[in-house]
Amino acid sequence: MSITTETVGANAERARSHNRQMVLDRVRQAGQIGRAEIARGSGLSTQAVSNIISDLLSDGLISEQGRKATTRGQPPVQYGLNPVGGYAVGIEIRPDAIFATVLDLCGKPVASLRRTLAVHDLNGVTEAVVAAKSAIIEEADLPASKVLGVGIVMPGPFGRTGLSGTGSELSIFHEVSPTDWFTEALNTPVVVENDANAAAVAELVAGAARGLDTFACLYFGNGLGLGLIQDGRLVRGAFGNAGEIGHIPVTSKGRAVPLEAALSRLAVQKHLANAGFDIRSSDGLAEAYAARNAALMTWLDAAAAEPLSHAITIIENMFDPEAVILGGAMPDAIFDHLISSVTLAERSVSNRPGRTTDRLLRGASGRMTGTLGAGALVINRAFTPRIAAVAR
Amino acid sequence: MSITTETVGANAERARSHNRQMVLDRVRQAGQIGRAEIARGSGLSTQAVSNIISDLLSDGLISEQGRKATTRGQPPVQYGLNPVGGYAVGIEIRPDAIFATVLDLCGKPVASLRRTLAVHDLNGVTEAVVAAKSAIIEEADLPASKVLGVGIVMPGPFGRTGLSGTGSELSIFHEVSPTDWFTEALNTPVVVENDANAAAVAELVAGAARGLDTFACLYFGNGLGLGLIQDGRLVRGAFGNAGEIGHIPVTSKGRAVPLEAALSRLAVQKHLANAGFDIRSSDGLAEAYAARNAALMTWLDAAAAEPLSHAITIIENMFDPEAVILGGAMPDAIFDHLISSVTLAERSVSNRPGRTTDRLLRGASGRMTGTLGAGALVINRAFTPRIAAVAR
DNA sequence: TTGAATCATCAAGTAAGTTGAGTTAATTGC
DNA sequence: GCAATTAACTCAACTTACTTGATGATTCAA
Repeated sequence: MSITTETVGANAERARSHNRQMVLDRVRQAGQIGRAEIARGSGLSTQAVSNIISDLLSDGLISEQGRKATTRGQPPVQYGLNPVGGYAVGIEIRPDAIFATVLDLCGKPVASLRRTLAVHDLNGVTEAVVAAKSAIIEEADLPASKVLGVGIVMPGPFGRTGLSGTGSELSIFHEVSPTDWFTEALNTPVVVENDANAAAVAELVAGAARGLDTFACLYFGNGLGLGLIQDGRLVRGAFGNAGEIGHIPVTSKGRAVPLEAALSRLAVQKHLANAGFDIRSSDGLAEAYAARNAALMTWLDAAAAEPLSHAITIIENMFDPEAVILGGAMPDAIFDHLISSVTLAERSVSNRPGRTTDRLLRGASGRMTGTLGAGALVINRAFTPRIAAVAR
Repeated sequence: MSITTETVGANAERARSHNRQMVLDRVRQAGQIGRAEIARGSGLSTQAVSNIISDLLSDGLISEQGRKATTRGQPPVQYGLNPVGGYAVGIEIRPDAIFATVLDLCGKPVASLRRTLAVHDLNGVTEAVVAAKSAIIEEADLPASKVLGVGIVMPGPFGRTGLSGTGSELSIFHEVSPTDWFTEALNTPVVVENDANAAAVAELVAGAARGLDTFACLYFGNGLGLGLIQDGRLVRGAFGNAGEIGHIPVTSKGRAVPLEAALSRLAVQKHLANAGFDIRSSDGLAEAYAARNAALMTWLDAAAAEPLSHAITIIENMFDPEAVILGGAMPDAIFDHLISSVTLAERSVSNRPGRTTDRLLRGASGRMTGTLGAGALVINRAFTPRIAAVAR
């Protein structure tokens, strides 16, 4: 059961839907933009753009935002996203709990909740997700018409793989497609991804990757994941499991271990535990870092820096991204420390003279990163043309 | 100068062009197919498909191929590609020579030539390419109207990178976009890629990857490259340099070296030279293998197997492909030996129970692989809808 | 103040897909 | 063997959504 996307024919209806999303995406990317500029960029006539803009206006997805001063000619009316025009529900399924959030059209969270997850079979999880969706929609007081869809984040990899059993993936979905299952159960458009992919999309929608369109997001969950975005779209692989970088073997202290055994939240916890510190929360790590906890500093500089450098070299040479973003369950200060201390390989396609952006960036961090990413998946889909043009 | 593809608006004309290429692609993938079936698969009406098929027929790109026996109802007229309906020119630029080939619509070579390359500046290379194009078109006796375009393969990486100077990339194109440059010079649609990407596309068009749509092609050129295809499209990265796997450091005999220092055509040549054998051609390697040359066998089993296994683990976990294909400048027998002797990692997302295809396949090999790939780029483009739908 | 430049709208025109009725050609069942 | 059934195919009218060209609006520059 590969997840291949199939090319579909274009007709008037689909063309309109495509154009609508393309226009919306250009509005988002530009912040503010006028109709003529969209027309020039998209190859549509100004008339066509005008019609679409008027549609989007009456749907409340964009708003008029004054006129732009130009050198000459009539100043163009500017349009921008209307954050309250639509909302996305994001739900993250973790072993112990369900987190839910609502994002507005600009990706800003407007509500969130947490529910412990007691029953772990298919029905139990499904009921918990359905309940979380209802609860968060009620809490945020959203009319059903403004809900764009539900994004769900769950641990990967999806399906039975050689990694099964090593992580915390939800084996209840080995036999059913989680997307189909939840689309049915929630009776709403649903997007399902693993945490790293969601985090990458979150960075794209409202994070460090705004303005980029090809980048990688190295995600610190329990293990280590990688979300890959090329031309604004997820590179998911044949079965949705691309980016399982944590399982690539690296040499650490002379022996080959999976990358995530050397570089991950669990790895640092284990290192700290060996030194007698029981630190499990992000806040705890932040405190330890602020106090320059010796064990933590050793881990950062002696244990983590080299595998991180190795990981980045792999990512850069395999993907040629505009940037690599670090995100997930680590405190900002630790990401910043890693970023400033890591040695980026000279021999890398990303080592371009005259770069204008850093090779390594810090993205969103904290325990809610995955949940926010779940919502971002929906937001992103609302801006992604179903019929996507390939230039040249 | 990133190579971002920009989403473009859909209008009637572009919709038609998209649908035409989609229909053509479905005909190619199916081998033989009827109109109703295309309509069902594409979401278009049978009438629309009928109109497009009649266009394609009158352009000579497809031909009627009888009717298919079915259970009931009128048996559908079957259509298949007409190999002589269009031709692609492929040109490979190497340090010492220019190779050119002509492929028919099915990807079968119908002509080829080799010219030594004496002058290596921008003008010299350009003139040689222009001359090679004219010569091969004349040799194959093609009417201009049947030439779909020119594919050009040249050593990567493109642009100035941290790998510059380490390989044989064409620094004359550091400042100009080779695609724009050759489009102008040849006055034809041009596609430019590195050898590994071209090889991957060649496998897709007429090789081991027919029927796959997400796979990786590990390419043995002088160094080691990787071509990545997701959903039938190249994953090129932000600057066209994705897949520079040869520069990823691996440990070989206890020290960290770039992967291609351990695993490549040059690596085996060097190993053989150290043992006193001066073998430089693919044929020479094939003979040495047939003779079970001890140095070669040692290289294969002691030196090459482990880095290859490592490379495949990286590829599988980073990309989650349907398969990894080995191709390029090695004899078939050596690829087969490597495939049968390499240990594929247990801990890999590609280690799926119930797989129906092998994880590792042999693709096209030999010295012309790159040149054929150049032509395949053009063929592939002729079948790739410019407006590509994303399912769901 | 006039002209150039640009944005914007209107109304007519057009390309291309859809729809629905009717035709053709095969198999199945009586 | 013949009618019923099924599916592919065609024709012509219809619909959608984009394009085109004329006209007007707004601003800056000479």
